[in-house]
Amino acid sequence: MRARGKRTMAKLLDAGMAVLAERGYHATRVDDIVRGARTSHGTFYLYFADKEDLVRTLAEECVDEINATVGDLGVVATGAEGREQLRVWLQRWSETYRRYGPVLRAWMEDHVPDPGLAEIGAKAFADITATLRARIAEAGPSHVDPELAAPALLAMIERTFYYVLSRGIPVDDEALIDSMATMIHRGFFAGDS
Amino acid sequence: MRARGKRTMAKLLDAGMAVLAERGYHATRVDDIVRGARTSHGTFYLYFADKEDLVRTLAEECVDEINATVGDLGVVATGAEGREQLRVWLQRWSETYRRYGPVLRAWMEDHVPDPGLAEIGAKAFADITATLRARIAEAGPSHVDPELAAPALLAMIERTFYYVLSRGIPVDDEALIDSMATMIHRGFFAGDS
Amino acid sequence: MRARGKRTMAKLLDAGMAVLAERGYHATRVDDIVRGARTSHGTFYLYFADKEDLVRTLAEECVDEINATVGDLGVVATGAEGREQLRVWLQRWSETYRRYGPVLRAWMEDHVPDPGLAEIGAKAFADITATLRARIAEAGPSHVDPELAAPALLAMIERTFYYVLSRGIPVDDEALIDSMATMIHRGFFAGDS
Amino acid sequence: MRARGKRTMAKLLDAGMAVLAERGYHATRVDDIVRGARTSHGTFYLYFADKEDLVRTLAEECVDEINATVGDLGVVATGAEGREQLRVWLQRWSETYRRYGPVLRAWMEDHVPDPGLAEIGAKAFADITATLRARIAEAGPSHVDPELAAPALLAMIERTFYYVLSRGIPVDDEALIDSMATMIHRGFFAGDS
DNA sequence: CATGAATGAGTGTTCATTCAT
DNA sequence: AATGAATGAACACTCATTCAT
Repeated sequence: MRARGKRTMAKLLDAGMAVLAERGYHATRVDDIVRGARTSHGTFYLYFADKEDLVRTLAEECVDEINATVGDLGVVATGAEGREQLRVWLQRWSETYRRYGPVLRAWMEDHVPDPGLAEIGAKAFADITATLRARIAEAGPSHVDPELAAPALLAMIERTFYYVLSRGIPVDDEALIDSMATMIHRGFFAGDS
Repeated sequence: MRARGKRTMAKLLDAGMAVLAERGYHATRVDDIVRGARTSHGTFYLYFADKEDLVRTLAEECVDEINATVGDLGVVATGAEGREQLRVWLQRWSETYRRYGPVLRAWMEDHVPDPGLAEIGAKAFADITATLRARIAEAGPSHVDPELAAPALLAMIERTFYYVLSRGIPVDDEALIDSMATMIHRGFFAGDS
Repeated sequence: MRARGKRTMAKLLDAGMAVLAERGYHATRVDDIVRGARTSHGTFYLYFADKEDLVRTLAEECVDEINATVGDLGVVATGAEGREQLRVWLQRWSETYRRYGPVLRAWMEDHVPDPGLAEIGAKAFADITATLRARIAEAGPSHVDPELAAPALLAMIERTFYYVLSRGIPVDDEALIDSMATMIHRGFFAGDS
Repeated sequence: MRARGKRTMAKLLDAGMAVLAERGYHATRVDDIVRGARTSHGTFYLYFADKEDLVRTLAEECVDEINATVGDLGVVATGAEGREQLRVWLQRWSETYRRYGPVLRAWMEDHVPDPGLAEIGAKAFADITATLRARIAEAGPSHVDPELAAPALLAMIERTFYYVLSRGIPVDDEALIDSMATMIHRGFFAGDS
């Protein structure tokens, strides 16, 4: 694949992302993607085996980004510094989510038509919760099971950003992240008080 | 509509629910529903204007149930009794979710094809968060904005049940609800500690 | 068939006529008819073999009426009295058409789905043109072939009323009939001038 | 759209016309059209938004043709030359009708399902009668209202050709046009005799 | 005599994918 | 490397007709 080919593929991926964001996974049409990328159907299938192949490619990119983001969270202090750590970390989440939210949601669904995509999702979910589990185990209150708290934490973070963005809740980003840091710190990390 | 008609309509609603649960909203086919209800296409359209009409009907039933469930949460105490209150309340959530989860998710999505359904969803979201907002405002920590905490709380509850059920996380129900009660109480209701 | 049955059948025929007039032949649904007659589908098929059976019944009624109307036209005088004769005759046409227009049009079409109906139409057409042919042969200009003039005359009468009624041309009935009488008399009956 | 596309579209239009002629507007199936054009359903919808879009396209073509034909009629002389003018003019009508009759009839109906098509029809009707009105006003008998005579003339011409073609009346074309020229001239244009 | 309910073949339309150039 | 064109399986929905009560 030469330079031109690379450019075309990138255009398709970008367009795919845009359509995914605007229309959602199930309403994404190959037609919209190629129109957005100013190419043809023929070209699309030159670079991707099928529609889900493109989404899969996007998903892999997304998984790397998310893993990096999640991995960023070091051991969380039980005191006030812990809250501050979470604030910084959520800041990064927010940026990642803003970019990859649509892709993320594509495989956070349970009824994903493509098994390949489902698998990526399952693996990502496992990886993310494993990291969170470890962090919670280190610092969480003793009567909370990290096994259960990890998915709950992921649930809260992912969906809150989702609601706020998609429902158009008028909110100051700073304030949102600040509040979330507090809630998360108290709920999951503050140790036994 | 006579007794037989009522029965047929109920069969269709039941089958619709089952298919929704198994395949998800976007993969739900009228064909599957009528097969499940052991009727014909013609009969389906005798009782519902279109596919979304059935989902809408289900959604309305679901909204009533959810509203009742959410309304059940009284003022949450800041102490240990508060945690117990939440446990009982989550118990009820769990039951409601087990029954109506698939419908709930159909309009918790942002890209809902049917405007009527989207509206039901938006209203339900507004109602639920309004109630939660009030409860948090009464008892939550002073440095958490109820405006933001309410959707975050809903996010956490809904998605956690969702993950646990759909991802097949092997978990004891009791333990899950217990852990969640703790996390929620500490994160959203324990007052300033 | 007892009195009640007769009444039901009449209600169905009336409703059928009304729907035919409002929606046209191809858009007439059994459902509309039974709703109009305040009966059920089951009852409909108690009195008519199928939808076309009803239209056929209506058509036969219509044919009788038309034949009577056409037969009313005696030998047309070549002079002014002829014009007056036509005026009176067209008056009757107008009344018949106002009542039976929709049915008439149902079998004046070439693509009639029901062979039975088509046959009634063909026979009616033949009967009507035969009568007109005779009248034109008696009084028409020598260089006009009655064989051709007869359908042309029918065409003009039927369609003019149709246009005027359906296109909503704002027109005084008296004036319309007067004008038509003149045109027809001059075109088809005035003899060689 | 390239050459091949143009060819395919033309094939579809031709096939559409053929089916329209054979089956009539209401019985025209997309299936018949694509079979006639030796293409697929998918291809049909590549070129036309829906079934009515094709008929609409045909109708526009037809309207142009008809308007040109009608516009061909110059001021009609009151004497014998007028009859000759009409003969030549009807000759052209006959050719146009033979080609576009089926389309013409599709919007000469009152109950046209597609509003777009109905509008084209209404406009065409208005245009045609306007032209005829002018011609009749110039040369017609003083006691005939051109406002009413114009639709009557159109009615007679259109329907006569229709009857003769569709009823399979065995007739020599020359003779038909000759007779019609006489009847029309005498009925609508001969001035006060 | 009447009816509410059920049926299923038929029809229009969409869209992922393939192909010839 | 690119593309316009073609395809057909899949799906939602309609409506004349039949049937059990």
